[in-house]
Amino acid sequence: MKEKKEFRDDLKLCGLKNTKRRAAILEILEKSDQPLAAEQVFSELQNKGMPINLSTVYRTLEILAEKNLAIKLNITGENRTLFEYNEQVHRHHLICLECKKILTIKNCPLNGYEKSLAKETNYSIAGHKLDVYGYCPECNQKGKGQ
Amino acid sequence: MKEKKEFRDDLKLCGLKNTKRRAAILEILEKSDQPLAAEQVFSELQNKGMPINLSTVYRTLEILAEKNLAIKLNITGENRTLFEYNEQVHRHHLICLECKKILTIKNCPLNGYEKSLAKETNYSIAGHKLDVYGYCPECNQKGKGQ
DNA sequence: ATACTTATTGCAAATAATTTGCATTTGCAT
DNA sequence: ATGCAAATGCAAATTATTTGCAATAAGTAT
Repeated sequence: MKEKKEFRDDLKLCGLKNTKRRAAILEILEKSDQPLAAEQVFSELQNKGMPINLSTVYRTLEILAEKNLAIKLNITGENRTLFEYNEQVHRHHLICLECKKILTIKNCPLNGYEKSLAKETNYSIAGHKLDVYGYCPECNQKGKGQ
Repeated sequence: MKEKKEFRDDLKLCGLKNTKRRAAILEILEKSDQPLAAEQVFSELQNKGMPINLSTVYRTLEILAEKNLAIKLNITGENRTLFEYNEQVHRHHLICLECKKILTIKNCPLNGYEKSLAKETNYSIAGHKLDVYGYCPECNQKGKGQ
């Protein structure tokens, strides 16, 4: 968990003005264990009693992603764009096909692969995105998985 | 490239009626080297002089994906859902961040990883999705990459 | 071939997600 | 404090996708 002032600094460092809405959105993303859609961020703000417009949320999330403070995510089966806090650490997702819960995987099985792919395809590789799909233990127990 | 009759058979085997629109959509997906959005499939049909309604395209793509004749794709940066023909072979994508071209990668660097992840997380793993992002040789030359 | 049943399609309208223009407000450097 | 650019609110526009229902076409049995 980060301190509030850290969010301010993060914004400043990116050349963004520090506004209460932006800092609040960044904090919501950081505190969430799940990537969130604009609408979800919006209602969390409402719950906290912070008046904000949905367009502002969209615009803010977009700019946070642009500045690399957040990561934009499009997962199969979700028709909305999700955003997560950028921990600045390479990570992947394990998504439950039943309950849609997203688990973060911190170690990456692809070290070295990018280099060999670059050689093979002549592309310059910028990064990759790996999502694994399956059924979480809870949903498995309910007999819906498999 | 598949024969037209093969598309008919594929549909029948899935318990779907063989209609000219469905077979045409399946053929368009199969012929395309890129995953396509509903809108794109729609205009290809128009160009071919086949009258069709956009809702039909959406419905058809959805049902094709459900029957595993097509694969549904949500890639970062594309706000529309894309569909590609299901070659029934495991594959990944290499996406150019500049021109958005999608290259299919047929060998998978993740053999074995799913098993170890299953053990580690207690999930049952159904599959995974790996997208690699980078710049294609052409865009690199234009000096926009890197 | 004809008739029948049901899935498929068209159409128009609804919904959901996201974006935009513009007037107002706020952050921040001076 | 003052001023300017960036950020926000608001309403309206776009874009993507879905849905209800009537018309049509596919597959099956006759």
